[in-house]
Amino acid sequence: MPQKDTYGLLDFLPYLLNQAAEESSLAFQEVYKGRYGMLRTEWRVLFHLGMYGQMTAKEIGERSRMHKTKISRAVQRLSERRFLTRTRDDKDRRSEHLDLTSAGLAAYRDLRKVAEDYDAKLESQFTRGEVAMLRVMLRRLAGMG
Amino acid sequence: MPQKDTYGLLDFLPYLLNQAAEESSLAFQEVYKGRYGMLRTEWRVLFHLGMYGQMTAKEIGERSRMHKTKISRAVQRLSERRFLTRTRDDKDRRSEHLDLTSAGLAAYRDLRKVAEDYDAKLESQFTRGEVAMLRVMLRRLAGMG
DNA sequence: CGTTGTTAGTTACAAAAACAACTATTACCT
DNA sequence: AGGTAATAGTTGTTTTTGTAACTAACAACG
Repeated sequence: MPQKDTYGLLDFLPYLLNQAAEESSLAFQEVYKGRYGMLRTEWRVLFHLGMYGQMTAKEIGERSRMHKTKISRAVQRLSERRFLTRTRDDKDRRSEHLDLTSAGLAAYRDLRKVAEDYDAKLESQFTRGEVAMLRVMLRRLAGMG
Repeated sequence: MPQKDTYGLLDFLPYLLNQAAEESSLAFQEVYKGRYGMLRTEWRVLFHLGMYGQMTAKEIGERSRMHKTKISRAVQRLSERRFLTRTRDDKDRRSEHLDLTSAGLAAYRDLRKVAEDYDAKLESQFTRGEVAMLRVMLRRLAGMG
């Protein structure tokens, strides 16, 4: 007969992290999905290109820790929808350079603005110091410390 | 030409939360997957039953915020593998009561132990106070505040 | 009763993710 | 050079998830 124990799922950090991640991703997901029909992988690729400028799929993979097949398919869809262009590297013809089109850049700017506002809203529940500490802890947990 | 901006994905809380959640879930996932061939949904159902004793699928759904189809399938698989038994409620024959078998209970105890140790390891990177604050913040962000 | 609305749980189908195998190109090594 | 290994990216196949529609049982109201 299992007895009601004190240590619950609700104390388990991976669980808490997942719940918080899911909940906080939801509202924003509506935006990039609703406005641009994007998936999360696509939004991430877009963001990386908007942030860092021209990149290859490999570089995106290194920074984002997304699997290369995910990236490949995201790039495909973004390119079909004219959010980015792909140009082969002449020195190494295996890889290609990805650049946002003006439509891609516009989408990036729009979504980024929404992201910043959304983040501000999340942060508003806490003090500046708490948020700073949260970020540090999350980075550490994510292995990006 | 997109310029390198200061506010990056790495500051975006939903992103950070996702990364931290993914990273921190990974090692533990190996365990329930490797030892018992379970999926995360199955592990969660198992945990709920281990924690609270007999429950219906609906009750699990209320506590876990998992969609009922996920629970339905998790219950099916756990039952096939003899980790739990299902018995119809005689007063309301739509619902059924789920109970861990001894194998289920053993798996729960084993995994729970691993979970606690794992959690302790994660926590060891921080001070007690930091961890306490992290939990509070995550609960709030998860809407479980 | 009996018709209409709810609820617990399942099933079927579509979307997305995971994993493995593949192509094309470049690097290395003798 | 010539063969083997490594790398960038793609494609195919299988799992898992999400969504919607479904069945069976109950509730409530006339």
